[in-house]
Amino acid sequence: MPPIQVLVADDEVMVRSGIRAILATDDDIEVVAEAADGRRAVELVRAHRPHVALLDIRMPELDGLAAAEEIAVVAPATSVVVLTTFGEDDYVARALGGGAAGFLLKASDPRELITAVHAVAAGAAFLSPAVAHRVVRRYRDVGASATRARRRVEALTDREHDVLALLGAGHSNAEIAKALHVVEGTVKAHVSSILDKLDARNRVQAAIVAYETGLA
Amino acid sequence: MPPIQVLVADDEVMVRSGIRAILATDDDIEVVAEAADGRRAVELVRAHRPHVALLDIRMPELDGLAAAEEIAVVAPATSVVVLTTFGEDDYVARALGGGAAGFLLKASDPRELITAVHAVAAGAAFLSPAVAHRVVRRYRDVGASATRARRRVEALTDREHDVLALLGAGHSNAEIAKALHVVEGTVKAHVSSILDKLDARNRVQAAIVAYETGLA
DNA sequence: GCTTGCCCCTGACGAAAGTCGGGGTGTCGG
DNA sequence: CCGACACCCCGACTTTCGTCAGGGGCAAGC
Repeated sequence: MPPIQVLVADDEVMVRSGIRAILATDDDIEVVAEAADGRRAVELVRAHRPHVALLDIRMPELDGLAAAEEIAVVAPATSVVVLTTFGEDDYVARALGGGAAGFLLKASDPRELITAVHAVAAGAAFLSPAVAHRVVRRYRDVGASATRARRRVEALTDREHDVLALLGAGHSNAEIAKALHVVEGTVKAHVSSILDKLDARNRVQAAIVAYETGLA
Repeated sequence: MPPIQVLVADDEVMVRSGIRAILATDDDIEVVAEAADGRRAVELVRAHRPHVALLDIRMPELDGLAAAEEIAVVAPATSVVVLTTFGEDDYVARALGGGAAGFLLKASDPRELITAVHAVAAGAAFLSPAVAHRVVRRYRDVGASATRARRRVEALTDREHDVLALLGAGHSNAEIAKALHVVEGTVKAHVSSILDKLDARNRVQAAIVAYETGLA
C-alpha cells in the first residue's frame, strides 16, 4: 500500500526533527511537510492533503487546537493528532471535540507516535495512556449512571415522566402545573409518587436522575 | 524489544485462526494462547500473563465483557481489546468501564488489529472509527457543559462551594447545616447567595450546575 | 355487572425552602 | 485610623414543597 503521508507542526525545530527521525524508522510513513506555526500548518494541509497532521498545541499564530478545528473543516480527510506536554482535561475535550482523532503526550514512548499515526490513518482514535484513562472513566460514568437511572425511570407512568422532565429542568410545581394544564396539587401528588418510585428524598435527587437519563 | 504476547479468545475456530494469521504478519506480536470461551480465557490469562488479550464479546460460559472485567481484576497488567460485530453503545460503555483499553469492530481493516495490539500494549486506548465517534462526542458534550458551568461556579466563595456540593448531592438545608456545623438559617442564606450568583431560580437549577461541574 | 387495581386528578395541612434585614470579623486602600 | 468591602453568620417572615387522604374514570378478571 502507499505510505501514510504526514505533516508535522511544532514551533521548535528540534522537536520537528525528532519527530521526523522517529517516523523515519517506519517504512509506511512519509513526512511530506513541516510547519512552525498553526497558520502555516493549515495552509500546508490544504496544499498537500496529508493523511495525518501532527500538531503541537503550543504554537504561535494559531495554536494546535484552533488549527485542528480548521483542518477538520477544510480537509476532513486528514486525521489530526494533537501533541502536547500535559494531558490537561480542557485540552483533551477541546481537541477531541474539535475533530482530532488522536491525543498524544510528548512524554510518550516514541513508538506510540508511530502506532498513533497508523491508528488515525486507519480512521480510529488513539489516546495516550494518561489521557485514555480520563476519557474512558468519564464515558463509563456517564454511561453507567445513565443505564442505572434508566431502569428506575421505567417504573414511572407517562404523566410522571412529563412531570419529571420539567422538574429536572428546574421548574417549580406551579410552572409544571401550568405547562400540563392541571392545578398545583396534582403536580405535587405526581412529584410525591416520583420520589417514591425513584427512591429519592426530595426533588433535587429526582432531578439528578432525570438529568442522568437525559430527560432534562 | 521482546515480542508482544497475545491471547486470542473467540468461540469459532475459523475466527481464531484468522486473527492468528493476521497477527503473524507482524514480527513483534506473538500469539501465546487461544481460548474458545470466556472462562477459559480468564484462566489462560492467569497462567500466561500475556500483554494483550483479544476477546470476542459473544462467547459461551462467560462473554467477552464479563471476561474483560475479571481480567482487569486478576491481571491488571494485561490490556484487553474487545472484539465484536456491532459497536452497540451499551457494549462500548461496559467494555471500557470494565477496564478494556480497546474496542474493535470485526468489520475493520485487518491492519487495525495489529495497530490496536500495539496501541494497547503501550498502554494507550484504541477505538475503532465507528466507536470512536460516539465516545468522543459524549466526552466533548460533557466537557463542554462542564466548562460552561465551571465559569459560573468560580464566582462562589469557599463556603458557598461547600454548600453547593452538598446541595447538588440532594441534601436538605438541615442536613447541610449539620454537616457544616452551622444552623439552618445560615445555610439558607448561602443557598440564596448561590442562587443569585448562578442565576438559578431554585435549588434544582443550582444542583444541575453542581452536577455539571462534577461537584456533586 | 361488580370488584380490583391503576392512573390521573384534587384540596388541606405541616415541613422545608427561600427572602430580607442585619450583626460580627478581617483586609485593603485612603 | 477608618470607611468600604467581602465573607460568614444568624433569626423572622413568606413562599414553595411534600404528604395525606381522598374522588372519578377506565380496563382486566372473576
